[in-house]
Amino acid sequence: MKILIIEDNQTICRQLGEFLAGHQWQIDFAHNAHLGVQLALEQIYDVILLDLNLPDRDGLLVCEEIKRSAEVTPPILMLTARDSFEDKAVGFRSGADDYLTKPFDLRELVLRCEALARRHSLHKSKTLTLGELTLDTRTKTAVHKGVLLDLTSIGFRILELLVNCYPEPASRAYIVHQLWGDSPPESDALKSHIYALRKSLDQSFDKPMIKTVMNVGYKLEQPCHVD
Amino acid sequence: MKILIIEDNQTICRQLGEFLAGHQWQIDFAHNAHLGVQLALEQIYDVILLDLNLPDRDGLLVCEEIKRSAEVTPPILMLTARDSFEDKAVGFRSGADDYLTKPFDLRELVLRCEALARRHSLHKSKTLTLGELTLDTRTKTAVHKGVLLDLTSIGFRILELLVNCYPEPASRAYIVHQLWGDSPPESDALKSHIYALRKSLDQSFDKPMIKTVMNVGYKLEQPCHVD
DNA sequence: AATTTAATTTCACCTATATTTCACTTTCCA
DNA sequence: TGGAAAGTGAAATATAGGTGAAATTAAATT
Repeated sequence: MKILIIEDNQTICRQLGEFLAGHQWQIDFAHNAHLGVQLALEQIYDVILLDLNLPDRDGLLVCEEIKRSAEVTPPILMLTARDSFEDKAVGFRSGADDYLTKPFDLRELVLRCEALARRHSLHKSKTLTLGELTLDTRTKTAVHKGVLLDLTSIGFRILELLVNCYPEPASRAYIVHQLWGDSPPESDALKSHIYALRKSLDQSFDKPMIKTVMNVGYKLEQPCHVD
Repeated sequence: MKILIIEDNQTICRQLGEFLAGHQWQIDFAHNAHLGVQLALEQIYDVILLDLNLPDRDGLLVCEEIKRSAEVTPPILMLTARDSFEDKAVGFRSGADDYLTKPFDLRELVLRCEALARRHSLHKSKTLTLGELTLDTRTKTAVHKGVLLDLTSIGFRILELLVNCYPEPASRAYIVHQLWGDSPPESDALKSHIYALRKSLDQSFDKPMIKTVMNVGYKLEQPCHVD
């Protein structure tokens, strides 16, 4: 889990940092709006904690800009002393996903971060099915038209992501983030993994299943199916 | 916006219903766990409000079942008087996306419902529509009269700008700035892109859709439509 | 601990497609 | 009718993605 804390108060930063780091989360800090936006746009965070009182710019504008421009829109939790209904209304209207007023229970903050970051029922069901393709997430095995596929661990995870996204394409950035989190390989390893996955998937079958969507990512396609 | 309220207290139901209905939302009620789960699984709701004290079953179990079994996992907001940290922890652990303790400000409930629905809809595609033209901004695909258009990345972005400006024309300077920012290409590349875009758009259709506005820019025109 | 095996990452080169550039033609309007 | 603005289309260039093997790392086995 990767979190960005945009907050200028050193004391609160330290306090938050210590508590959250105890949960094995990786935490980045931005002590002003400028750095906060920059980090939010160039990295993919699971949650962003945003203080509204920043030295250089209003936190509401920071929220709006991140929501507007981020490639993979991150959930934003606003942390502030402003506790009136009007303040909350403005906050949510700027795109906040949650809003916590100071002082707050750090443990509740953790709960809310987890809720925000919770991946969409990704590992809920044990088996995923798409046409003649079946994935067993427990044993990490995939069967296509009755044939057991010989997949590597990463190959299986990519396929799982693609099935979950179907029929939408999964963006490169999203796949990379899901596979490697905050420290993806230097080179474009995903390219090689897709290549290998295609080989395993399409062996001895007519239609290729993984389609490239230029400048976006990859998607699965059902053969013999007109939509 | 479609909401399911699972709550057995008639007074609260009425109160919630009246307030939320004022927001033009469509609301379904379930007075017990059984009906709640049934509705949640057979309909697609933008948000589910779940009271934890239900006559026939614990709300926590209801939450878990819905999260586990729903075709499209809906966001769930728990409403309860249980306000201790442990209660919240159990609630979130059951899969709740938000948690509000009674008594609460109805207006804040509305804000949180909107935030949940917004977050949920991120996973769906955002589409722009103009007559028989539909753009999917997430997958960067465009469909005209049921025909998938073969657009390049820049072609799609131009079309997106034009749709957003409709019925006003988008000026050349504006389009160029949106596409390339402060460092546009030396040559008048926009001219070529418009040319290519027209080819893709108008293929096999009667009326051209992109109209040139001399000395200004370009605008879209709806065919068979007199303004 | 050493060896083998497999998985993952890195890299260099190749191909397909997208974008830019440019020369030329047509259209518009004063 | 002359000049500016826009259209046309192909060539040159840039970039994204595919291919395949070698280098590296991690895992399993002896």
